[in-house]
Amino acid sequence: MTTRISSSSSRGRAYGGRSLDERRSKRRAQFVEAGIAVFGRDGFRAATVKSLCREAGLTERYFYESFANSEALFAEVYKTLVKRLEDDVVAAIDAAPAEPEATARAGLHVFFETMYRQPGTARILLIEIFGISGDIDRLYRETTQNFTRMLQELVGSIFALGEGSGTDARILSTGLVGSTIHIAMYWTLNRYGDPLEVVVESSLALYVAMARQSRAQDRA
Amino acid sequence: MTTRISSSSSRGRAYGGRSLDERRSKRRAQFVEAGIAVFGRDGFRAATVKSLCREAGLTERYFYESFANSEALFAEVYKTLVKRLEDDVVAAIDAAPAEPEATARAGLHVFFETMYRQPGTARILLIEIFGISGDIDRLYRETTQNFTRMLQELVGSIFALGEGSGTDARILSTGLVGSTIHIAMYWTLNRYGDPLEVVVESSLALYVAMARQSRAQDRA
DNA sequence: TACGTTTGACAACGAATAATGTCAATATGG
DNA sequence: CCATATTGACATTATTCGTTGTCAAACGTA
Repeated sequence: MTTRISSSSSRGRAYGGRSLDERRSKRRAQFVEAGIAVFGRDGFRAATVKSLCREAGLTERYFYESFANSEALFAEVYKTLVKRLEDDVVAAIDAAPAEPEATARAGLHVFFETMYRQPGTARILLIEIFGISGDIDRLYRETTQNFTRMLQELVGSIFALGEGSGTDARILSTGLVGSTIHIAMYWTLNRYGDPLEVVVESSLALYVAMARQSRAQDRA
Repeated sequence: MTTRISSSSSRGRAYGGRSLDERRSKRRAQFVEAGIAVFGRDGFRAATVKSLCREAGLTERYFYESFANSEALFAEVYKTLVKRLEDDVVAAIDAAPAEPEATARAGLHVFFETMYRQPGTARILLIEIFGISGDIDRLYRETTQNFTRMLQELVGSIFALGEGSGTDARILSTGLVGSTIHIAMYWTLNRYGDPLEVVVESSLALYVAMARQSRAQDRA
């Protein structure tokens, strides 16, 4: 232990024109981008701290400066990608005609387009997320719940899901979100062997069918 | 190398009243059961060869007698559980009234009941399966495809999915299967916080809605 | 009974990797 | 210019685990 405590002084001083906090958060961001690249390419299992550092162009010391372990970085990567996707989907929805089917189509289009254009993102969001740890499982569950809630609010009229015949609205929504996720997963694992538009329309058809079913029940 | 080749002789002789093949396949089966227990309890990542041997009551030598590595055992475990589930589902369907909705309900009931009564099985089939390796990903994709095909045949009339509006029947089926899988996953991760019957009915509602939608399209 | 087979307990070797530590080179502010 | 904060390359330590090998005891068969 040679560290000395200098009460006033130059600890945490500027470097390269940036404050300590700025440098730290820049390095942290570098690791998040490296994580997106490495986890998306090699998967979580095959990723090592060294490979993440190599990709980030930084050394282990700085990795542990920002993250307790690679699982913590993965959680951050996941949250970052979800946030970006969410922003894109919301933007597309806002730009679409204010009509339920068009809204849903616009959101689904951006979702599937992202999965297609960024296979690494697809791999992280759809596949790698599972089975890492209990904490990560919880993160997935919470994220999916948020997405389900968001869909319910945004395309509210489609989701006027009747409570008839012993069903539960939240479970129905979960099923619809699940159908979309699963179609995307299947599409990804099949190396995008179907045209984007067909995938979007097929996924959308499930929402539309459920909406009609609900309206039919309301009438009865 | 002290192994000598005795051409006629007692190599591969009986032991404990069982032939070599019988003993081998019994040991193999022990490892599969151990894998179900360990992978279901600890997950694939946390499972070691030693822990699998301890659970099986056998030593490493016999592990490598039957499997190249723990991934190979996992594949076998997965196939075994899928087969059992498939048999149970088919049996329930055969016993149900020969009417599409009742058939689908019976199948879904057995599916969700299995997930509820065997959380380890649920964990392996719904969560651990992802992100282990490219080979395992392929196994999942093929299994899901088979299940989709089976559902299409068994409840054929429900799946009279119209090809209208730019959709694809296989993708629609994938979406329906995905909704069920995802509801089960959600239910499992939420520690089975909803009543079984509500889960079954909600999952079923999506199939029913899609069927009505298809019939409506046929009429048009 | 005598021989080789089979079994199980456990040692041992090597590889990989997480996490921490060392040290010299460099940059900064006074 | 000097003291010190900062950085980066690399070493080190400790642990874990996969895989193969050793050996004695138990067993079956001729």
